[in-house]
Amino acid sequence: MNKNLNFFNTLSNKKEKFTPINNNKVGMYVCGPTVYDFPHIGNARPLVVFDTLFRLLRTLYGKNKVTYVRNITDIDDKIIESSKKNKKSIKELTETITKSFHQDCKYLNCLNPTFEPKATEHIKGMINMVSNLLKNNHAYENKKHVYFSVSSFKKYGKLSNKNSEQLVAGSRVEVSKYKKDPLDFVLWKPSDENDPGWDSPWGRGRPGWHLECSVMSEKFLGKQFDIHGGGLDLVFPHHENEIAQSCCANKTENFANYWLHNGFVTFDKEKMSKSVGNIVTINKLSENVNGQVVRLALLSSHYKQPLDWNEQLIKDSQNTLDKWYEQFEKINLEELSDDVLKPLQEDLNTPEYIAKLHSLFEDSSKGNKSAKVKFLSACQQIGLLEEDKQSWNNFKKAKSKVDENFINEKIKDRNEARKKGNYKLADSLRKELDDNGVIIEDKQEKTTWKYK
RNA sequence: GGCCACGUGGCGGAAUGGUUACGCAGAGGAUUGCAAAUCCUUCCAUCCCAGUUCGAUUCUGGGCGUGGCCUCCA
Repeated sequence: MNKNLNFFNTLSNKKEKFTPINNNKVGMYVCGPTVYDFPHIGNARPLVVFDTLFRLLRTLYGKNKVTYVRNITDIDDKIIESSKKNKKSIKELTETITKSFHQDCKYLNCLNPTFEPKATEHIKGMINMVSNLLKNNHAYENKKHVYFSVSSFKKYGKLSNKNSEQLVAGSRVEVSKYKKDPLDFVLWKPSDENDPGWDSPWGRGRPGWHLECSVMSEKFLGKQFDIHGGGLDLVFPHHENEIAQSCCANKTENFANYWLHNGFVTFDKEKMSKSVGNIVTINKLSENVNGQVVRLALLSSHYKQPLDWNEQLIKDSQNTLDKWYEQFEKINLEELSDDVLKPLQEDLNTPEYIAKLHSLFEDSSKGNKSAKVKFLSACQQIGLLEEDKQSWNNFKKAKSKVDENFINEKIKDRNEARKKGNYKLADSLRKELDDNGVIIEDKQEKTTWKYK
């Protein structure tokens, strides 16, 4: 198996050959959720995309050679706001959302990351990093706030391809009276008495956003590592600030070598936003749509492209999987050929890979056992058809109003009517079943049925 | 205003300096009491204008259009 991999790197704005720091293992950090509200379909995309990348890296480098870190940010102003608004304690809120998030991950069939650190468990590390930045003259303290001094870091703006003048010209940067420069961002800020806070050399307070990722990536992956992923919207300022903090605190030239960013999900061609009310949460979706369907839908376009979430997409994905599940069998997986894996190795080209799955399905449905093994192994490579056929059907069954006895009765009645030539009655019985989400198929010797 | 991405058939969506995937939908056929499913066959596309080239959808320049970022956001 060749390990050739190419990624589009946001840092260079072009596709590059992937070379890990250590040639037989890989470290990857992906920005996880801030647990202030239920994760939605837009949050699901990076989960599935980077899970697919994680699976690919494990295939190429070996299961134990890939370290995947995905954080949970459980201290942030948004959490404090949400807690106040919903009159829930911080603890209750963050625990509820974290639990829901974990259910979502399972629903989407994402593997557990190697580490899933929480920000609140690394406050000490954050304080150390802030101290380091102060010591290195990359930060300054003012009235219990500590700010990062952007002008002290020459490479600032490299990732997002911005320069300081442009940013200031935008002039929508929040200007705090305690900042020396409008571009500076907060590393530590004081907390009100009733808000979460930790003792620090600068008084009781809490970390600024961005800091947790710098600290936790260092702890689990080192000062420099291979891949950093997240949504496109995190490029600026979040990832830009992470780079600045980490490089300055650690005195390193680089932070992550490859930056991968996924595109947005729109909803019926519209931007998702709370005010429009078109946010689909994953847990809401899970009531009606199988997680496999969501996963396939999310992988149906290239991760960097925008993806529109709509009924048609769900329907198409569902139909495809219905078809594919006809080939389902419990099998021993086999190693995939270079030819099959190639699309994934070219910047995780999942649409091309899925096209290949269609062709493998074709071979499988008219071929022998070995073609089937190949098809199923290829599906499972990207986390599809891992759920068995039974539970695939059970999901649909659970949504149906009618049970098997009812269905079998109707089929029996219908077949009797057919025998007598009473096709009008037979058709109305079929229609009745169809209205209840059951499709009938007359095969040579018997009538089979399935849930829609 | 600055920066970036994108514009492929009816829809979704890849790739490519020469023969343009794949899925859905459509058409025709086999099969069927009729359907469904399946199988076979089949139609349909590279935003516009220049340039480079023997040849561009692909490269370059310009135009038009769409979206994103510059502020919390996956």
